[in-house]
Amino acid sequence: MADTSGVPEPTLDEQIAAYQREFRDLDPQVEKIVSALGRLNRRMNVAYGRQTANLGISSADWEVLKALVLSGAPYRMGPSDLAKRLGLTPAAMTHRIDRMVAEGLVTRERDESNRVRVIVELTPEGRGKWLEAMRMATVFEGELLQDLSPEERTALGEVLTRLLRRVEHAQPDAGGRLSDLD
Amino acid sequence: MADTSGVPEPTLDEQIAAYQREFRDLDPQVEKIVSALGRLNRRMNVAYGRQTANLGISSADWEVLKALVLSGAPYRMGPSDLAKRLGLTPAAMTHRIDRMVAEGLVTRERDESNRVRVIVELTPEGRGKWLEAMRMATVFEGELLQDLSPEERTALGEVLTRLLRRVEHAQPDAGGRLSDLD
DNA sequence: TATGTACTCTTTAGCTTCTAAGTCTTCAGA
DNA sequence: TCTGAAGACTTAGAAGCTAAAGAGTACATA
Repeated sequence: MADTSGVPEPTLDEQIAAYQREFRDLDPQVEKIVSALGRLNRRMNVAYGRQTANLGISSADWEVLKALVLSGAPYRMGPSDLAKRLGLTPAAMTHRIDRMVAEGLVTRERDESNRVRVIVELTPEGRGKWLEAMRMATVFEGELLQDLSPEERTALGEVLTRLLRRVEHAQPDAGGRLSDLD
Repeated sequence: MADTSGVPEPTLDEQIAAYQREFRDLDPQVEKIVSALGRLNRRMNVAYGRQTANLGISSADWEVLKALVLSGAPYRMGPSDLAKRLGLTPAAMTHRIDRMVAEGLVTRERDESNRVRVIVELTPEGRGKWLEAMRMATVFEGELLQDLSPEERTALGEVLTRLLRRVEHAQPDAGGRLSDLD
């Protein structure tokens, strides 16, 4: 285990001040938003990781469980669809499914109507783990947002989805400029 | 390279609707905020990763460059401080520095005043890469936020730092409940 | 001065997880 | 029936990590 003590991350404001010293053309307000977003997400992922670890599942497991649950009952997908969905090669997906079968989270069997295909199906235990993880996550999320008024929640949701739309319909090229893809 | 075509991620609203079907106790507004945060961050990280890849540096390199720049001139740190800062073991740090020395991004030399220690120092080339990456990142960030009014930017920055403060001073325990650490 | 101890970094061995490339099986169409 | 395409698995190997052992240096203390 890596030792994290002794050399603390600078606070958000310290970091922005340092950036301004090292890089002239910096809008501190933009940087504050972007850095806070990044940090907030990092902390939240640490929290989620701890919670799923307490359930004995890795974040790799979690991704697969999520994809299967989102596919809806009867919670079945083929390995290659899962691989595409998660951005893995089929080989990596094979290994990941091996592990999850051993852990009892999913089953793997041939599709009898087309024996080239394989069906990965969520077990009741896998679904239970997903439900438990969701339960813990929603408690955490509720407490995280508890100080926000209803108006603030509405406004925050609206602004974030606006930013998300913008980043989903555009990606930066080599020069760092947003360019429409469609 | 993994194939991502053909099995698209559900839209944010589709995903939340699916969550509600599978998990009763879900506040859709909370979930929308949290999911948008996660997606936004993921897309941004993809964008940053593309930009730094265009400069020929990995995200591992980027973390080290950032830590050294933030330490301020003369941009020097010891391997163990870097390791603690980045959450790596000293062994992993040794390997990472090996690579970066080979890439010309940093130098490594003994501290002559205390020959137990080693000094990792940013090269002008390493600093140039950091500056170039920052230039691209700020252009991207500016365009990302360009539709937000000054009031919206202020409000967003304020809300995000509030959430960040909350998550930094509390971490969930096994039950998913936020509990103060200090 | 000598020596034990602590500190810092590196080396070694091994693990995990990924990719690329090749193989096997099955199905569809000429 | 033959052939090609598609899906999943196997194998080989790369990358990056950890833990633990090792080597070199500094320092306190007898």
